Amino acid sequence: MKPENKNFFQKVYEVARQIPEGRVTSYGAIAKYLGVARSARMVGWAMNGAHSMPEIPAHRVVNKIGLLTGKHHFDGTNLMQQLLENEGIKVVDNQIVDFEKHFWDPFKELHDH
DNA sequence: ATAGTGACTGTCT
DNA sequence: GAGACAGCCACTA
Repeated sequence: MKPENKNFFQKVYEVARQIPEGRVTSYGAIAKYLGVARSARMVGWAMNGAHSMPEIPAHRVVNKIGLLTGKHHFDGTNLMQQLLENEGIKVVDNQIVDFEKHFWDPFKELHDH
């Protein structure tokens, strides 16, 4: 494991941790923010490791169209949806309703500089 | 070392 | 507008 990969993980966690309650973002958005726009899959892979970290709301990270593609990685089949609904996000058929409305853009929010 | 797989996305048909 | 294809890169067998 290269040190850079570890740094990559750290960055992903750092961004994911800052997602406000009731907001969601996409793997691609995080990937782009980290400068690896074409490696959105790596973000999802990093999320897999985030399972050990309670501070990381992995359920707030979905694919670009607001589809809960990673719900199978949670304990329960509908745990991810439950968590989102608990934060006021409506989910129908594994898809977030009004996704754009709840979307949290790292560039817009963190864009500091 | 090769090949298959996947928490994705953009482009082409 | 939906489906197919291709990059992407780390992991596993």
